[in-house]
Amino acid sequence: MNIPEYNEIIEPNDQTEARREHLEKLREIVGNVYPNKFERSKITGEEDTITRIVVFATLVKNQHISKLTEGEKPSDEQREAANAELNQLRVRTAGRLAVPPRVMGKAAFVHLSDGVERLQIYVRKQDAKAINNDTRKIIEQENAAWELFNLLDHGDFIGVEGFLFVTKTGELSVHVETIQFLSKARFPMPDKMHDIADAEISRRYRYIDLIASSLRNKTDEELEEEKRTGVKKLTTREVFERRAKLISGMRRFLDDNGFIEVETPILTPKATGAAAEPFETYHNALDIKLYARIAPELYLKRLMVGGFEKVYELNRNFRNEGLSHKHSPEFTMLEFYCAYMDVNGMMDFAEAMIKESVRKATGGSLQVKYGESEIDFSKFERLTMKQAILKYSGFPMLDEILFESLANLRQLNAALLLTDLGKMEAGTAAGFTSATSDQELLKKSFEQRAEFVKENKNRLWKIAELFSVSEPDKNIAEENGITENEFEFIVRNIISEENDERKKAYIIEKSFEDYAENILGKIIQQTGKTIMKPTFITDYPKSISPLSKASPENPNVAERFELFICGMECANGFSELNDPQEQYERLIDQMKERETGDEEAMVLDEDYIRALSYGMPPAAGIGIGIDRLVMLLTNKHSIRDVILFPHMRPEKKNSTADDAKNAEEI
RNA sequence: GGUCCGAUAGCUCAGUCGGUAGAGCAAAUGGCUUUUAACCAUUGGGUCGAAGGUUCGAGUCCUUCUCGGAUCACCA
Repeated sequence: MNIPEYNEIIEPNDQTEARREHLEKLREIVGNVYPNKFERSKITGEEDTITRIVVFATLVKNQHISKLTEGEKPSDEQREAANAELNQLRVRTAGRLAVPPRVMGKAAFVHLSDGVERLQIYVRKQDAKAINNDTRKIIEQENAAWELFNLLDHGDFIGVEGFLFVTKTGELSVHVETIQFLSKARFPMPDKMHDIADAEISRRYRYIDLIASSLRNKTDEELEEEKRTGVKKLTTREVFERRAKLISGMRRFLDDNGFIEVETPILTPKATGAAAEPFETYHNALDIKLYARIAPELYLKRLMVGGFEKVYELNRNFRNEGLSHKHSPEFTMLEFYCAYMDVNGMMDFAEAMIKESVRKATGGSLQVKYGESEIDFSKFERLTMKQAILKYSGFPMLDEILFESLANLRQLNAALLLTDLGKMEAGTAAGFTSATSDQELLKKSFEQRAEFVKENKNRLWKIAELFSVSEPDKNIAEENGITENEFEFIVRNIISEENDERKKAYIIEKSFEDYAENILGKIIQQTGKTIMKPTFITDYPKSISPLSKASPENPNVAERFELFICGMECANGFSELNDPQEQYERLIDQMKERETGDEEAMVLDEDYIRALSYGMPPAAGIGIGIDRLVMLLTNKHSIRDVILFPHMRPEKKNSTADDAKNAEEI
């Protein structure tokens, strides 16, 4: 194994060397340069963090110094009055040097930060004493504190004791009497005026990002921008604080409503409860293959069988699939179940919960800026899938095709294949959902297809029939006016082995009805991209909702909803299927789909069927994508910006020509 | 996986037509006892992501690779 030397990790340069030398000199002055503790005072009632002192003392200061305009200094009288009171307040507090020390001959200023607030300290050569970390006593040697102070670097941790005062410019400060060295920053701090610009550094080394975001000053331009737009740009730290507030808000809401928090297995013998590729692992002692869970759903419903009427789990799920700005291989979901409730009750409940926890996260507001748009969490729309497509896709003809009859669905299917042919010839390999994010293009593409279907109704009907058998006949195709080109395209793209197995499976093995429903699912996903305001989409096709109950009104429709916000799918819920016999059959259907190529169809879990057979009350359940909700609340457009340590490809430094060659050969 | 964009000092960035590697901050040294992105003076700091190629000469042009971002496809 190649174990790097310390010097390889910290990479010596003029800056790290200077800091190392400072550390050695500090050791001579204070002894132990990494002391074990520092006790803070409690004038604020609790441990005096910098934030608490700032909040507490600012109130005192403001009693004497009325709000100053920018650049304005307090009068001598105001200052004397404030200091008369503040000087009585002795504090002991600690923090990181938020700026390089500003030394002016025989006195100096520096700001300390506790990661949230910053507090200025004033060190005067003749007043300050240093603490020896070994004896914990004041060092008698003359100017020890001043020497210590001059060995401090931007980013070091120190503890200070002294009294509060207001400077000539009106800033609250600590007049330092004793100073104690606590810890060294051996790396230079990031630019004090800029965030880490390189997204790779900020995500791979989140601690640097957090330091940079908590230590830096805002530039004048940024302050102006915030004033102008009224939107505060969150620091990295604030993003994750908001995330924590959202989660605790949700927890509290559920706890207050009688839910019990549970923990179910993360390593599971079967990866099921959702349609996704799992991560595989292996348990040596048990000698079994295990999968990281893709959803906790089936375990939570076993608990409903066991008698828990309201359960929730704040769970991390793992899906071995592609990464994108809204997909992470591990992501956090809040999943909960409520007995005797149906999908409508669940929508009401989830809406109330989301509103409440959004308020908690934002500090009261239900309106948040997201990019160019504003999300209003005070109004949740509810639309059936059909209504949503009508309203948001803007393709009235599509509606005609989709909803007139099954026959039309077949035609749509065939039409889609043929219009893809056009794309194929134009040089772009594209499938049905190849539509771009460009709404005009998307619309045009749908309209062209719809037009095409209308004009070629009879012919398409025949095409649909023709290709519903496993071995389409070229001659029959020709008789029906299908050109050789078209025939070959469809065979090549739909039937032939080397191409998309799933399409083949849909066409050959499944009924057109199911295929159409799958298309519907895809269309709603596409349509969802254009849905901005919080919207529950209901009435999903049953065939793509294997764990959900059918609607009492329509056996083909599932009592299921998905919540779309700003084009993102944020929640998925339904009336839980509790008939073990039907559940068994639905999962068997899914297994068949797996065999015919759909790798992400659901896996049958026999024990779950057994559990259901003991009886589960009628219930509704929901899974809420926490990461995505946090994205919306923090105006972040990548899921990796709301995950503290997102997964990254390992770094490969100093790759050589050989590496390049090897990579080429692979 | 496809397409496009990016990688230059510790940090943020500039680098024109292919012709000596730059600025601000940070660092070092000196000055300054209430500063506010402190200031003044001086100094040091570079594998220009990696490898190869074209050229008298490459940060700049070409090829390949690495990492990251955006976007599309797949998926929640």
